[in-house]
Amino acid sequence: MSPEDKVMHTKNVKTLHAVQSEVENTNRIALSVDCVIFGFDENKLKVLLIRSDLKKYVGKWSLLGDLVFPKEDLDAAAYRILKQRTGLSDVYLEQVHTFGSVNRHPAGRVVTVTYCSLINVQHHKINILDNELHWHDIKTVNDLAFDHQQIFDNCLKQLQKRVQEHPLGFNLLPKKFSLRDLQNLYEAILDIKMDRRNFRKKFFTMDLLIDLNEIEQDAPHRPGKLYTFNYEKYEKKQKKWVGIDF
Amino acid sequence: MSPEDKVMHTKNVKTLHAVQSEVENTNRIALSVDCVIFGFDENKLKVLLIRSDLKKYVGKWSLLGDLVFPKEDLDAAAYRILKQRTGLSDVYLEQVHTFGSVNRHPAGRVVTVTYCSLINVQHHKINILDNELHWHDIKTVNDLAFDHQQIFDNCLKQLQKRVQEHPLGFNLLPKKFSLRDLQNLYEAILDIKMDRRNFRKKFFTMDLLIDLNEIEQDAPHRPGKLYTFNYEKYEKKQKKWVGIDF
DNA sequence: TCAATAATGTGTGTATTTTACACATTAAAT
DNA sequence: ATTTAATGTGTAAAATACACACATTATTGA
Repeated sequence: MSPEDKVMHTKNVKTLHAVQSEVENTNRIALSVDCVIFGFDENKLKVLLIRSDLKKYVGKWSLLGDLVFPKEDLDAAAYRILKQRTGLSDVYLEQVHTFGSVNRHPAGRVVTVTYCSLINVQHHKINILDNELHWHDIKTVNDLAFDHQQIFDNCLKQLQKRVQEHPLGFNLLPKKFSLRDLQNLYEAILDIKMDRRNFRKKFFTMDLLIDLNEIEQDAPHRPGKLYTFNYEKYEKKQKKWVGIDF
Repeated sequence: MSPEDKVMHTKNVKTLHAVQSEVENTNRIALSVDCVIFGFDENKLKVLLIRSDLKKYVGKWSLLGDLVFPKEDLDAAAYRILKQRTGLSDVYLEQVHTFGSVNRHPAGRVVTVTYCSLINVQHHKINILDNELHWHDIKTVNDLAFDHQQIFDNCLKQLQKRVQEHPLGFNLLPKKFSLRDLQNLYEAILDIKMDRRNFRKKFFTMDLLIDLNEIEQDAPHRPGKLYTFNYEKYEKKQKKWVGIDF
């Protein structure tokens, strides 16, 4: 990749150069944040990827990452990067794991803190021209740049676990959704098939969905009723103690 | 605290000086590891604490921490620190969370990666003279130095969650233990009382305990049977899918 | 030696949750 | 109007969680 080529990828060139000047010929440790941003569209779970700038990883996809500023809180850095890359604020964002192998970054020692985020693809249009930023079906994610495959796998696993214990999934759906939408989401995230009737019963007995007395529009067949998630009620509810199980 | 006093606490003085030379008058980010090392003794959950060296936190307790070397893997740093402080290797050690508030360390910008470890107090005697290193009952842990109270609370919460999903607890017990020992451990970690009979039934139906056909010695009353954990069988067992529950 | 004591060890019934599965209802398409 | 492909509702069996009672065993001390 020539220097001229690099200039076209403004954001990442800055990042890359910053890394190199930070790290090369020093014994210091640089700190970065990588964001694994999940979305849901066409009944498929997707993740935001961009082209890697580094020669070593030319042609490979990579996660959205950037260096943490010296006087910037870690969480703030994650939100800044998410905002810079997607224009989004006010979304669920959670730290997942920190990766610090000595040789994980070819430019030198860069320890990276991983954050995971779930956003609504419909509500937030992404500029797909920038560094070929795009929604990538998680089923076809493989051979990412750096150790990003490992980071991605780790985040997906964490998402699969957390989505069962917390109402994260609703961040991926429109405000009004049908039970079919909800089930499609869970089936996509967990990569399993569920019984429609038991799934429905499960969520009804949880008693956290508000029946909007509306129905889907433009459904090819019988439309389903629309619901919204009762965050207020959920917040009040102290989560019960689970049991020993392994 | 006078400089003379500091010299007595060899390990931590080095750490502190390292932090200050790393951080002061620069815009760089230093990286450290803090270890929350849990033990179990006298039917109480304990954690290893030392005296803080910093004037700002004089008299307060703090966790075991040290800077990560520039060419040292993050996990390796955690194991090194655990080894340095306790002489231990070959124990359960897990990354928990990374804390990176700008002002969390008075000497400058230090981002710290937290690791959690569970060790057997009986099997591994700790040198309690060093920096007043000691086992501290978790019930009386409060007002730690730095943001270590937050770190500790976070680790304890994580431990309470993970101990229910994985057989971590056995690392805190001797190889041979009675069901009463096991229940005492869970009650201490989770800070709850459990029904003795249902607890027993639970672990028997899990079918992961090996009956040693031995009994406790020197029990004040009727001695219980001794068991050991069947790690081999546990490893083979693929953990089942839990359900949506929040 | 023998009762009192304080644990361990075992069982049973009930309530709750999970799982499997069947049928009626509705709207769109032809 | 009939077909089609969804949604919406119910029910029974199985598995699990929960509350609780009683017999057994070793120690202690009168």
